Amino acid sequence: MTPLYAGVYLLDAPYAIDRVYDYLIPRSLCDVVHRGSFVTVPFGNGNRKHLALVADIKDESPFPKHKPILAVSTDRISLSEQMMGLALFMKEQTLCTVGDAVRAMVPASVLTRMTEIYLPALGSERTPTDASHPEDEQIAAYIRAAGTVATAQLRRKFGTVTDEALRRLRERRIILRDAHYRDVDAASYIACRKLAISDEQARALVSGTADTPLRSEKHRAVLSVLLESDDPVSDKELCAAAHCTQSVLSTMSAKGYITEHKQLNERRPYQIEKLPDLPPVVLNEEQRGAYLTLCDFVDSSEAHAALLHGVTGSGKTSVMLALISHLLGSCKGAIVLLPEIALTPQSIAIFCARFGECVAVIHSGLSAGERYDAYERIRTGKATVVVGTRSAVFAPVKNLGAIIIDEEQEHTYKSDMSPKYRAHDIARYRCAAAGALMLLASATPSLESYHKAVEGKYTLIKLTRRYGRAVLPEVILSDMRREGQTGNASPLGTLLCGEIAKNLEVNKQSVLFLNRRGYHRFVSCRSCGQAITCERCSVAMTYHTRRGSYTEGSLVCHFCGDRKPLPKVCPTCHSEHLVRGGYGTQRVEQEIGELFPSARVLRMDTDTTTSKFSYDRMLGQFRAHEADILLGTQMVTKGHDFPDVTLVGVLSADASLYLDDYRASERTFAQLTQVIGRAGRGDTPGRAIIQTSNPDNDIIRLACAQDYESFYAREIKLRRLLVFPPFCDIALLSLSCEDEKALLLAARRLYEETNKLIQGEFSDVQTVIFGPFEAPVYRVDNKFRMRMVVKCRLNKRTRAMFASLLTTFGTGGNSDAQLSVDLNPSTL
DNA sequence: AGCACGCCGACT
DNA sequence: GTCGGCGTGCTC
Repeated sequence: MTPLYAGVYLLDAPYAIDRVYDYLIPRSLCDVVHRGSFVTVPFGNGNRKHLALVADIKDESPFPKHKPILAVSTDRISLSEQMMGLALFMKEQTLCTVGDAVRAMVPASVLTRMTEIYLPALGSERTPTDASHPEDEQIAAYIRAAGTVATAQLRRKFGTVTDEALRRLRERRIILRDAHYRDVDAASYIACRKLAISDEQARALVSGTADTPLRSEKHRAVLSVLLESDDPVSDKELCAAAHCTQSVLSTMSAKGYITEHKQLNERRPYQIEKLPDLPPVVLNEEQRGAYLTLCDFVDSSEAHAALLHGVTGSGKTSVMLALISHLLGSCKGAIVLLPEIALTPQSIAIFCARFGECVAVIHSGLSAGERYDAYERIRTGKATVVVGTRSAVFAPVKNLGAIIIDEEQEHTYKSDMSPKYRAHDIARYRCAAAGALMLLASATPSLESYHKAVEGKYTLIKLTRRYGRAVLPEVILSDMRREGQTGNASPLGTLLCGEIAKNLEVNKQSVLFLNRRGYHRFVSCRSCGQAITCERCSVAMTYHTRRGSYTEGSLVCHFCGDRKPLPKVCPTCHSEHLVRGGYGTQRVEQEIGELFPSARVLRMDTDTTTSKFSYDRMLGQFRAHEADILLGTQMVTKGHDFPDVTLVGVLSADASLYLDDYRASERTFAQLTQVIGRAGRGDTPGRAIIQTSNPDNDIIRLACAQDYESFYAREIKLRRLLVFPPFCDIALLSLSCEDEKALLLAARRLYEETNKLIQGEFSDVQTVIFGPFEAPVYRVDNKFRMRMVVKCRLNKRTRAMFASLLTTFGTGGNSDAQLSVDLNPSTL
């Protein structure tokens, strides 16, 4: 019998060596090793054990001397043919390693990393250790006593000298090195705290009336948070609410004020019972037309892609539910992707109520155990409807019929960690392989997707009517330039204040939206409302201060890196009224408190919703009308119907217009359209007040009119003119390094290397290169960062070019700067 | 990424 | 004379 060889990919290889290595398959393993198997192989000079994925089986290999495969992970899941293909597709598409791709596809508990261990060599007891290193004997004794010890534990015990000692002991064959599968901690406990003292005692301590007053303000804050809650509060939430760190909690535990409380994390936190005898989804004529078209696609069992474009409140979800019912009827499964912030108990309940046990929910908050449970339920066919965030696109649904991507323009569908994939591309691949339907849905599709629909690559299905009796809200533009002139510098304009007051009187709810997270320093003109943009990129420029001086700053384009001094007058209207900065949600919360002392306000932004629970809780509170005003960032624009909301206020429609991104208009349009759609979901018609210092702006006017087609026509023209996606692709090359000098050197080398490639081997590809320049946030996590932006058409050739750059920067470059390539990044 | 090989400076 | 610095190159 001819020997069999397996071509394998190492699962923990760096990009530079991520390719097929051939191994001999021992006769004993012939029957169990196949394409998609996970195996362990010896690799490199030290023959360290590595986990690897078998990519193909062959009866010959050009390589002269093969090492044998050590073992097959038979107890672990192997990759299906489709998933195997997907992993290789992802490597090519996103320039990740096969290992990165595989780890994105299967839960961590299925594929644990290997961990290094040491064990005593047989009969080594009498071998003398190196006398010049007395610690060696200690370490050897420790290992003998323990049997096997993880390297990490040895380092913890003996410190940094250990590595050297281990090397010497190994050379003398006193100890051996091996690798084991690390145990995955599938424990699903949440660390919580509760009061260790009585409520009365705690209250006394908080108010300062206790005999021994509590000096620390943070301690008092922690106590008052715990007093407000009947249940134990998770450490994470507690820290966020009391603005303290974990160490404060430890101190308080030690002092006996609070105690730890391990709370079992529910295995299926979103399990909701199926409602019996739920009537079938009722569709109006328009929805029914969409539904029938989609059913035809699904029944054909050929790959299709469609874009469901429906105005806000047109009932896209009903169409999806009907489609999934239809799929289940023909024994097919479906995946529904939702943006993270739309994945709430309410939205999950919609699916569970109808499909009950068939539903599996996947999101980033699952523990390792929960994730594994969900994966197994899907893999074995118990769950056929998967609802989840981005990573759910990999769910191993049996007999896949459709992948639905709701709110498809959301940038959370693009991963910003390796593998830097976009859910759409994965969905497209899987649907093509499975003969399934990819359905994108949105009221405000991304330009790229709508362009594909216009080109005929996707079937465009439109829903133009609001469902039921709901009508689009009345939209009123409030010109904020006047407010500024009359000396009213409040973020809440007169018009909006009046409406809020009216709404409070009749006991209706209001939603206020202000998209100000992080720092957004822009420069705009008070007179004409224009923000200063880069001449080459039509991207709003960002104001950067120099050496701590607020006035001595300059303007920087985050796309091309261009820099110019802050002009004295507005380049458009020559007014001298140039203003910087803005205000955030906190300031507005305070303002509302002063203006409407009796109003109950919920502030919802990344600062107040650190845990999934607090976010869900706030939404629940607002729905139950426990608050009058919901104030927040884009979280408030997503997903849920609040029937009692009759007023929507957008505090500054301009803020996102000034984002330093070429997609600023697209985002502004989408956000405004969505938030306006929040009003008047019930029977009472709604009103939306849009505050802007830019009332003539096309984007804002089109969003108010909910006129997507006109917006698209206007924006696509601009994109074509300035050559931005979808008329080109963008590669963002980022270098990061702790040593600033080395980084600058590496940046120069990257530039030279890139130029060398496009003049030599890749002279056929067309590119435009910007940079290198400093990243918008130059220093993060103690590392300096530089970037280069390359405009090009992505294809095999250009990908090969970036792959070559990644490989040369992974090895050859002795500089310790790290290169990462993000193809079509979601943000710049 | 690791790890070994290999060729030049300051030490027992 | 040797220990050890990190430049260069390979890993089936």
